[in-house]
Amino acid sequence: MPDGGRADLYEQLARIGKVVVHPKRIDLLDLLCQAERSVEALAAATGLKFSTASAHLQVMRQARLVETRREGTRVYYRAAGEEVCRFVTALGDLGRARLAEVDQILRAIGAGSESAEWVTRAELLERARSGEVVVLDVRPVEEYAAGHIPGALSLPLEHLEARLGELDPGLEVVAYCRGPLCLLAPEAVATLRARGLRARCLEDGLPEWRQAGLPVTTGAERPAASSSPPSAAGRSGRDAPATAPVDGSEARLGRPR
Amino acid sequence: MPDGGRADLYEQLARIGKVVVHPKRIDLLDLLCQAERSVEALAAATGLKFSTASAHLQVMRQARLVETRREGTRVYYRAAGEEVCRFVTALGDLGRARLAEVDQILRAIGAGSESAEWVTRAELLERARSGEVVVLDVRPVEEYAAGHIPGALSLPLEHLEARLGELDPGLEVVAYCRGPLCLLAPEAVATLRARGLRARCLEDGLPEWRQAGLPVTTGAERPAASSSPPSAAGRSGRDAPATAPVDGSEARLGRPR
DNA sequence: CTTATATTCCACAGATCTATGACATTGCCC
DNA sequence: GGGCAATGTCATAGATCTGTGGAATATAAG
Repeated sequence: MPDGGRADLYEQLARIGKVVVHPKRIDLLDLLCQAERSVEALAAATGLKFSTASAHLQVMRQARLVETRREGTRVYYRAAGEEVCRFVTALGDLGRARLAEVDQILRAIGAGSESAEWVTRAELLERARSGEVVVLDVRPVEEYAAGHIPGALSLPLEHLEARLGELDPGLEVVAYCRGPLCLLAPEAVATLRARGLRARCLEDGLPEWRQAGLPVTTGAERPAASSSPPSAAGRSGRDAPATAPVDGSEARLGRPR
Repeated sequence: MPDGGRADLYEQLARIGKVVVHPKRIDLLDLLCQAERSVEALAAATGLKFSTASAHLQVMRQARLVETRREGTRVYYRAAGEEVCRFVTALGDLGRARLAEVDQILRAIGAGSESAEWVTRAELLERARSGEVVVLDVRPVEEYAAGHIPGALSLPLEHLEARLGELDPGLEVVAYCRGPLCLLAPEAVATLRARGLRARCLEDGLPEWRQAGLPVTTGAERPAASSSPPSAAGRSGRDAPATAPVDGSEARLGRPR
């Protein structure tokens, strides 16, 4: 029963805190910042049982951090707005900045804050404009479909080895994934390098790209082509703030971060 | 025992989540984003008993969100870095965006997202440059001392009525406080208006100002003068990122938000 | 060394949160 | 309407968190 005092304000905010006090809920939220998913898919992705996953999702729904959409017998959950993703990003940033353990874990898998492996967004835009690089989205196809960097090729990590031949060995690859805590892109880069290709990771992932105000394309996957920079063919989706799809050559910095 | 897997990452982040699951801890963190304080002061400000406050602070310390400094027999807590404040800001933003209750509470006290009462940072810089406005910091003096907008006058809300005479009735007042969830500035504006003065609130508070990359002055309070825009006299403090103190006329937008 | 002050540590009872399997719902299909 | 499949709800046992008063520490001043 809020009476309008300051204490009630913090009590409300604690509803949000309740969501991120449980590791699996952070995991779920992180996934939902990439793309909407059914309960089934979420349970599978996080290794939870159905009823447990559902319970967690209820907690998240009560905090209004997620919303649902029903399709037949299936319920799709999604992040309830850009602020949610921003919050998750802030949580991750804080973790990397303050918790040495986080950096350790990342470093242990080769995703640490090493060296010149990282490409900034500005640099990517620069080099994509001149067609020097191939941008590779190594996330699962659903996430690519829900939103990707204009002109990026979808090549999920799990298929990377099998489809290596589709890449032009002459071009440098810039891979990206879910964000700084995601291991997909670093792994992809390691794989590519082991094959003698030039490859680097994009700093951050798609959520940060979107949060920086840069254009995002939604729509179906197109198979990776071998050489010429593909022309973007997606449609602007619900989340994309009225930006026409542009490929690397047209991309521009929106509000710089 | 982290083994380096993805689950461990989220487990680490949940340490941070643990901090913001309790309303009082959010309250404490919010206070610490304004200025460092002793346990005693924090307990008093939040209405907690000593041992309880201390316990909460330990939780926050274990999550590395706060750090301490000892001075004699007293221990001062402070936010462990700018990322912490950014996270708290993100939490507040998320609350306002997603939880209708938060907006309701704010509105109930007149701090709602009403109308033209709000001045943007850009507008303030504009108008301060031409000397049209007085910038008023209505937070407690310790918080002013820990960091304030260059050229701002310190006039804590509790003393506002008593010191009304110190304000030049000819100038518009722009009051600011801790942030969007803080009620000090709106109350101050209400009081000033009731006295026939022109007054508005600055959007957001000092943490957001700092996060926007704008200059912050630290140092002792100088009493509110009556007319002429005072020349800033503070020292850049630990938190101020190497910005020379500037008053309104020199202030510039750093990185726009 | 003794006293006083500000914190931290500890143990415990009461409250809250979690995971899970059984059971109830909801919408689709025949 | 009956049968399925995907979710949501519930009750429960076990684990974790909270508030608190009192003991234990640490620092400063006598």
